[in-house]
Amino acid sequence: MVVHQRPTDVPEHRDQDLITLLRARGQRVTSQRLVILRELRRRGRHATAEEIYHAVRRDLPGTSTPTVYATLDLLVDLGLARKIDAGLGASLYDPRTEPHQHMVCRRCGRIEDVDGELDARALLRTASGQGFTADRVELVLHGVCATCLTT
Amino acid sequence: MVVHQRPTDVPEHRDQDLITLLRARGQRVTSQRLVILRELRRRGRHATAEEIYHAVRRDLPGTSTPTVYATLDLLVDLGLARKIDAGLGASLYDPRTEPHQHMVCRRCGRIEDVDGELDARALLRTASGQGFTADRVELVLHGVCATCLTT
DNA sequence: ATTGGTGCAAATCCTTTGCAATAGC
DNA sequence: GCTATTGCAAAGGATTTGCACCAAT
Repeated sequence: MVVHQRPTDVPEHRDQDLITLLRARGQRVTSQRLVILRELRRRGRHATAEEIYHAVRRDLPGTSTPTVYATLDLLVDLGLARKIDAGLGASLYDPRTEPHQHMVCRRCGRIEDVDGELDARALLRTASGQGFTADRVELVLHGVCATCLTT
Repeated sequence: MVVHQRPTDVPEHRDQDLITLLRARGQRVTSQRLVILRELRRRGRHATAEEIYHAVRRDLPGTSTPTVYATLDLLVDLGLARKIDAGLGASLYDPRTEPHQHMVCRRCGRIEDVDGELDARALLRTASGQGFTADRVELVLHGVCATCLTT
């Protein structure tokens, strides 16, 4: 059986956005950056820096933790990933940048996506539809305060 | 000038809820627990464990960090405080248990309350009324997932 | 008198830093 | 060749652990 690959199924074709963004900033396109982004996208969901680190070291053995952290933060900065603080020890890096939020199971620690806009009422309804019983909502706004805006 | 104190202005009178809750669980009423709760309430807003630690050590010199952490988590467990992960290094412990959320200034790190229910749209409006320009909303639901519920 | 709580020191976990070596441009 | 990136080792900050002692019940 022949599997027809669409262009985006070929990893190299998916890197264009990263390459373009880096070039636009005068930053370098390195194999670490490409491999880390590919790994994050291959997984398709939030992952810890450590998970990415171990996976990437199979493709690119010498890779270090500082590089993984720096690169993941760079991807966030470029808008290719989101950083999520789910209140567990480690931060999560998510290749899905569309509006969606997260629910954390207190018992098993599993973290699942909840799609939908930021209406918390609707979000709770969706979560419940996925069988998740939420009893706590943590909402944090990030931005710039009045004082800093005028300084 | 004579200042008339209402009963709740006398620290000892505010401890009743903690004492009652501890007794109901068969847990001990210790001076550390009382002093830590009083300090959190005296401040009236979210504080880090470290801030509480330093303040408490003035009243009760020998107090240790493990005790402060354990006690703050106990207060959360008893429903007398909330634990907030604002995505900065340290967790915050908040004596305000009513529904309210937080906004974090990316520049100065200041964390302010945003009162109101969990309708994110209304919350963003309130934040904007307080001069805060929010460009990122982080919402995490905590609870129990479908799998764990049936196990 | 019991044993839950505490203090101390040390460990752990996640993340960042300093600096020399390397690899993109 | 220039200098941004990298790897290594080590530091850093927040929180937790192990264990002997103390103090609330």
